[in-house]
Amino acid sequence: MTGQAIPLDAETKAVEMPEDHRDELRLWLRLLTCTTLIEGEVRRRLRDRFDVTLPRFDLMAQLEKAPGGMTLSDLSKRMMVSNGNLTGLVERLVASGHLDRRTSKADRRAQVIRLTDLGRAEFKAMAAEHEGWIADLFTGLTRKDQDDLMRLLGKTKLSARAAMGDTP
Amino acid sequence: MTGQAIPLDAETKAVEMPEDHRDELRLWLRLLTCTTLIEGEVRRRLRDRFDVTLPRFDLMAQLEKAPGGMTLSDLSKRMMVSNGNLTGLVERLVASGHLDRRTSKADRRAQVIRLTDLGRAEFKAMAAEHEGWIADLFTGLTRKDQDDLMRLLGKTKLSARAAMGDTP
DNA sequence: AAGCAATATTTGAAGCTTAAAATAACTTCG
DNA sequence: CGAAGTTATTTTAAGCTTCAAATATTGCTT
Repeated sequence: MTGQAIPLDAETKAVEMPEDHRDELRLWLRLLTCTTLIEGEVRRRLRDRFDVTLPRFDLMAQLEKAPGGMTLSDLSKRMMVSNGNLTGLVERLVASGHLDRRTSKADRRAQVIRLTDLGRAEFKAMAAEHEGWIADLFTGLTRKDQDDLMRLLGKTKLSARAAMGDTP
Repeated sequence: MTGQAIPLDAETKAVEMPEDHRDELRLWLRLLTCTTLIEGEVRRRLRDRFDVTLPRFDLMAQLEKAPGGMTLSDLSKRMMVSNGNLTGLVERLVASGHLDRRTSKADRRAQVIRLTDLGRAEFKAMAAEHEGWIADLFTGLTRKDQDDLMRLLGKTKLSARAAMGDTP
């Protein structure tokens, strides 16, 4: 029922037949659908409720966890987006008064980014509601479901990283 | 250990304390990280190996499953992207000879999009490799892990749709 | 200390993405 | 039939995103 190969001819055909990976593909597509679905809803609510984009919210979320500020490179790694992307994102949030950018004293190449008081205040208000939205969206899962899913996603992350050659 | 509420004072504090939803938030962030990680790797490989973007690949994948073609609205719903987005995406793939676009005879508002022979041939070559990449990325999961994950993601999808008011 | 490799960031070009407004064609209901 | 509402698509403006090339600064090696 779940793509179990019928053992007919297994020995004669096994070598020449390309392996069937449709199950993994379906799993990946479902993972992607799930994420896209939730992400879209969060994006919509952030805009309707606070007139803010998801990337800006994510950026502020990172900074809120780092009171001492972060460099663009730090942010880039954490958020898994390109450096060039962050340059523009930070630029707009500095312009709107949510972020503060200054050159690091220790390393004049680096820019240290911090939340301003305004940025922190607005983020906290948004984050509180946001947390509620997420809880709502996952209401259909039992506590055990959530734990299982958490564990399996952790395993998936490790698997993916291993397959992409993570060690360097 | 996993955010189990300590039952101290549960009865007196339960009402006035705002609920704690950090576990759901962590689950969501992990889901997002997982997807972003894999998506980025797939995007990179598609570009390095075939010089194609992920959105183009996704679009062709939808069309490959619909030999009779699909309208922009169909595609828009399936791919969960805006109509305007598809207009441009299709435009570029028509220009490169991968897609064919024609006005529907039944409904002159609708555009029917199909893969050309070139498009189908190129997609098949890409899809074969792509399937292998996905399988690699999920190698660290046992068959049972995969089944469990599939089931839990299905449940998550339903939960999310329910929370966003799916019925209309 | 001079040169060279590595690191941090910015810039530029192209493409992706969305929301909202505009256009066009169909359907319905009186 | 014809007005009014609905559906399919395109257009527009703004922002996001990436990669690759350019710039600036640091650290290392001789």
